[in-house]
Amino acid sequence: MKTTIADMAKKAGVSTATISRVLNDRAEGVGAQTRARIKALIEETGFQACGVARGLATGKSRSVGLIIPDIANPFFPPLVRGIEDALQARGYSLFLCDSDRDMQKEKSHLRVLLEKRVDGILLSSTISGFDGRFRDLDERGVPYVLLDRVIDSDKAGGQVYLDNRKGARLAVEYLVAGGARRLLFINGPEELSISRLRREGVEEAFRQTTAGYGHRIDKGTGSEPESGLDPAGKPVTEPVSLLYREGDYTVAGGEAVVEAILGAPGQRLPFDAIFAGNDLMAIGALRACKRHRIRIPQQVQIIGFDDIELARLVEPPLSTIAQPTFEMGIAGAQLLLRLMDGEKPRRRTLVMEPRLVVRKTTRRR
Amino acid sequence: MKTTIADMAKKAGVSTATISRVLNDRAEGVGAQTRARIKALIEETGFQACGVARGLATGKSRSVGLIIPDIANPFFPPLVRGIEDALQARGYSLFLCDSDRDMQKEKSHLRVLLEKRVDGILLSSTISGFDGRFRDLDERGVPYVLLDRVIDSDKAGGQVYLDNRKGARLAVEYLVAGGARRLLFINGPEELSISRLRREGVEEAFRQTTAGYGHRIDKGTGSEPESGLDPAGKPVTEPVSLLYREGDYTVAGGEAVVEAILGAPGQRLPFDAIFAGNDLMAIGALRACKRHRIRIPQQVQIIGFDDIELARLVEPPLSTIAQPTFEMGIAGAQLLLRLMDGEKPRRRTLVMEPRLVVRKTTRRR
DNA sequence: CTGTTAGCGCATTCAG
DNA sequence: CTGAATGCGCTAACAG
Repeated sequence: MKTTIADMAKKAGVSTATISRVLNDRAEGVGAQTRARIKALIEETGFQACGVARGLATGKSRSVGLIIPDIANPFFPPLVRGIEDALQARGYSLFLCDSDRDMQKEKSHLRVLLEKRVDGILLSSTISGFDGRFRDLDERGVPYVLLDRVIDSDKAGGQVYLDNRKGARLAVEYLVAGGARRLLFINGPEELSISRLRREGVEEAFRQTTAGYGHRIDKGTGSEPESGLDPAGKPVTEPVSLLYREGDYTVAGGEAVVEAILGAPGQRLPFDAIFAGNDLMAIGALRACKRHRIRIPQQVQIIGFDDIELARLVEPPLSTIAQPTFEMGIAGAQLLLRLMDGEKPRRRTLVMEPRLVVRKTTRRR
Repeated sequence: MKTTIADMAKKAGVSTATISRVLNDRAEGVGAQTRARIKALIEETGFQACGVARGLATGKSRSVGLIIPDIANPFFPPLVRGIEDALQARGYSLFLCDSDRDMQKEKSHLRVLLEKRVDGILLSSTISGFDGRFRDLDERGVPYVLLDRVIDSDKAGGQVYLDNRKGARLAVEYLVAGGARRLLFINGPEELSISRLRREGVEEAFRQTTAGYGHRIDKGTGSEPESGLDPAGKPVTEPVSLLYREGDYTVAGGEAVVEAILGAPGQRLPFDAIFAGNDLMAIGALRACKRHRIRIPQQVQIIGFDDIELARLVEPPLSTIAQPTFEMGIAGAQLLLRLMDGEKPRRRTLVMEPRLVVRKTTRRR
């Protein structure tokens, strides 16, 4: 038999209201000694008030929902951990939902979470298309924060994401500075907004570095990259070339892209540097290169994206664009917490900074 | 304004009871046409009944709690994913809690979950010591399943775990068969029951293989391992030696153990094979070995445990004892589901089979 | 300072 | 087949 607040009241010879007051640490309305006495009683009986009943009465469930594509994707665990830590510090519990980037599943999860009356929602969607999911949240007044996803600012929700464009730019610039002339860019599926953003970053950097090369020629940069000899005899300082491919953000996907290129009949390596949309694909690319006995980074430089734990454990350790994943989790949760507190934060959009992590798959400037 | 079941009743010109009945698909008590009419209304308004109120009325929350040490540990994501999939198929939501193997945090999470009136609990504790946590659950009648943890059978909860002893035995046997004579066993902290079990497995295999060697000599096994020459001139077929160390189940921990050994002044390599209590430590050991220019697997063979995704991505790919992590998640969740359904399953203990995965850090038999 | 009471929104008898 | 009434356990006004 569950023991209720009424049982406790009887046992303590007070009313349920009093029990409730000390249970919730309400300052007003309870004498010091009665409070102490009741606290002791609660302590020794190990009594716990029913959260469901409280939820009904208060309209708050003290829990929030998180929807991510897949917890088994190594990008997410640190993010989730950050979220959980920040939430737990404030006494909130976390519902975890995997959507597999399937919009139906995402909607279904959203529905269940709403039904469970979560106090807020964290959504790492990356799926494009405004299908009213956010409008729905806005209407119902449920606070929400989007992770890694940009959305119209007229919406009430918060958002925290990385400056993806800048990250991509950082990568390409470093690669070119390291001598890369023929770049292979393995992007993720363009349906995802992060992929589009990264592509834009690549193109920006590409135009910029290309343009800058006239200057470099003038200065007569001595050392030329080994693979920089154009069959047509043109100098390597010619405009950088860009080869664009799409993968699916998996190791196998990255591997397949490179394999397809290297497997094709061709006189020489069509690229001397690879920038992959995430570390998983970069690692796949790395594997394919190694299988073809390509020396990394002498013949081909590689840079990934995310800086998952794996990145520094592969051989050679992968240079990459780091996302502060754990911190994004913390920041996202804290933003949601403020929204749930009813605050109207000035900045509901947090842009995190990417950071270039140089390891062994790139050459020094 | 939240719309309630009463609003719907008014709108449909029926009572709340009727709405409730069609909402819950109760067969009895609603005419076919009224049912259809109400269903249509619910559909077009997108009405959702409040789960909290339902929970209070029914005593079921349709959610379960999961407590694991750390979602950022690569062992757990597949497990969690399996759990989530199995649970979601039955309409349950999952609360995720990280305990950091801290018993206080674990208790606190347990408390919160109970307060939230979850219908069941999944606990991956691995912490030893009977401190009444389970007794508490038993008393309150909350179904629970322990993952990776053995417990007295008089308790009501279920349990699913790997045959850790067997896994360890598999590893040692394979190493010895591959020519290993001086084994370094890097175990996890002995406080954890899985560590103790694995140690027992190692010792069993050790005694067994050692005993078996007389036989092998007779058969005159030709090829001797390169590192098998004892300075004292004894044949390599002498009893296998065992060096025991403890790490903390992290890459850095495994690395430190090996580094400490290799860094010490010594005439020769004190081991020709390493069995690590998990893949993370094995990878650390691998790194240390490579740094010392030790050839893998020619000079030193290595086997890890778990078969996390990382294992096949390091260089060389790590041989390891695989746990069917995802399946364990599924199985654990399904067992819990049955318990929650009020069934009394015959077997409340599921023992999963370890599997040797041979990759490139071991020699062929 | 403390008790009484009326909901919170839904499920579930029990009548009709 | 359907509706009215009651209770789930707690909080929050409102009295006293």
